[in-house]
Amino acid sequence: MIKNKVVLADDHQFLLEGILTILKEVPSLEIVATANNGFELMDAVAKYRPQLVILDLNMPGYDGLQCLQKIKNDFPEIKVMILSNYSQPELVEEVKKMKADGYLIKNSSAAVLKEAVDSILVGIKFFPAAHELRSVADDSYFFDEFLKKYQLTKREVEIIKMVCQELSTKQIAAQLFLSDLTINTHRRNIFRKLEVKNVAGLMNFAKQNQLL
Amino acid sequence: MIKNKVVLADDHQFLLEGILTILKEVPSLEIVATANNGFELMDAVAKYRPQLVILDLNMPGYDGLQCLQKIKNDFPEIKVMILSNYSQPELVEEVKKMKADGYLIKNSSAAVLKEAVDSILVGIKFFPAAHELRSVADDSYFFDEFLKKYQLTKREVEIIKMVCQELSTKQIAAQLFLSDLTINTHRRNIFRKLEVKNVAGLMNFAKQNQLL
DNA sequence: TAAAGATTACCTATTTGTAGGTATTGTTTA
DNA sequence: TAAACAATACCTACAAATAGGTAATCTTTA
Repeated sequence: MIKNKVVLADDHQFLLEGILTILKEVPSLEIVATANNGFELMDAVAKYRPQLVILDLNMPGYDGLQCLQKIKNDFPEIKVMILSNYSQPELVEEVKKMKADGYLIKNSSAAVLKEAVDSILVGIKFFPAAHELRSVADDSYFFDEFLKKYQLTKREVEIIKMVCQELSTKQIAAQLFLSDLTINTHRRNIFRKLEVKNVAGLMNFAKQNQLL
Repeated sequence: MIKNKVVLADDHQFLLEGILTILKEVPSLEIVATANNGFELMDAVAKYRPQLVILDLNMPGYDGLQCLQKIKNDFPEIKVMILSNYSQPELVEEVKKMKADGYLIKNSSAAVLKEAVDSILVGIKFFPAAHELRSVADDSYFFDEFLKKYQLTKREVEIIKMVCQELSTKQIAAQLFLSDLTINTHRRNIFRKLEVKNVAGLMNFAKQNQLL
């Protein structure tokens, strides 16, 4: 039986171990190398010419997106599955455009990982369905707890997200068909409730609470 | 031989698997439960009364810091080791204040994880030394690549970090003993080089490049 | 239905950020 | 030692964010 060669890249050792453990259970796979950064990865890819690369999107320095681009450019036959902490639809769209063969959120189950790998290796792309792409804020249970904790409203959370997506007050107003003044009010209320003084503070809050 | 009971909490399944794999190799440990969020964790803690809890700082909803506080309040004899993606000195100080017994960055090696667990279980706290607390930006190799890529200067990176830490232009100026006008110039140059329009854009850049 | 809260909207005012320009000094490097 | 770049500082101007107030609608819930 000819095994499919896999190269795994992630800068987190624990995660690497975890995926390794899961994939070792799949007899048709052989993990030929692991990499902790983009440079190591590219070396491994050139050396082993694997069938599949499993690639963390957030690596220091030479990051996942850059690796994806380079791999697909230099070795278009190699399949690439992207791993990410985030379930942002925009991000999924971006890697799709860059010819990735799959996208998996890091807190998926072992079964889903195996399914994704199998699927990609037989040539079927593996991307989460639109309804699976949701942030913590969409989880009703945690979301309610979260709203109560900070006394935030849904509208306010919506606007927090948009601010974090680099939209200005006017842009948010236009997108929601509301007056700038309304958005302004929401912003003030958000800042007061979260006790932050600027956008940086707001974004740190959003990051800590996984709103992005 | 009486094994030390361990409860492991992380919302990322892969990471959970990875740590599990590593800790299974330690004969003196028995992982009695894993949890994907704060609520599950608190249930498991109450049920098993473990010797050690390994706790992800960033979980949705009821997060790591809250769990830490509650565990140390309800069961002060239980040791808690914090896992985090970030190597921010401030964060380490905060969990120290909250009586955590250790702090481990997620991209540590298996050996360090074992060392940390051993150390904590015999009552020796495990915290990274100050010099280990550094961001990607301190890594000279990646840092140079990074600077070159975006044509940024060291001073500019310094100011990016400060902006991301919620400091205003005036505060940055005061802290660096410089004029506001100077910081203003740096800010403008940064925005121009990175092609971002606001602080939110800057922070997204910083996040993507692990400058924080 | 009455009360409470969410969402919307406006007014005013101050502060901060964004953006263009220039220029001096110091440091690095070819 | 030039040349190039980094870091500093200033001027001007406009845009946007921050911050206080009030209040009318709409929705949810007691």
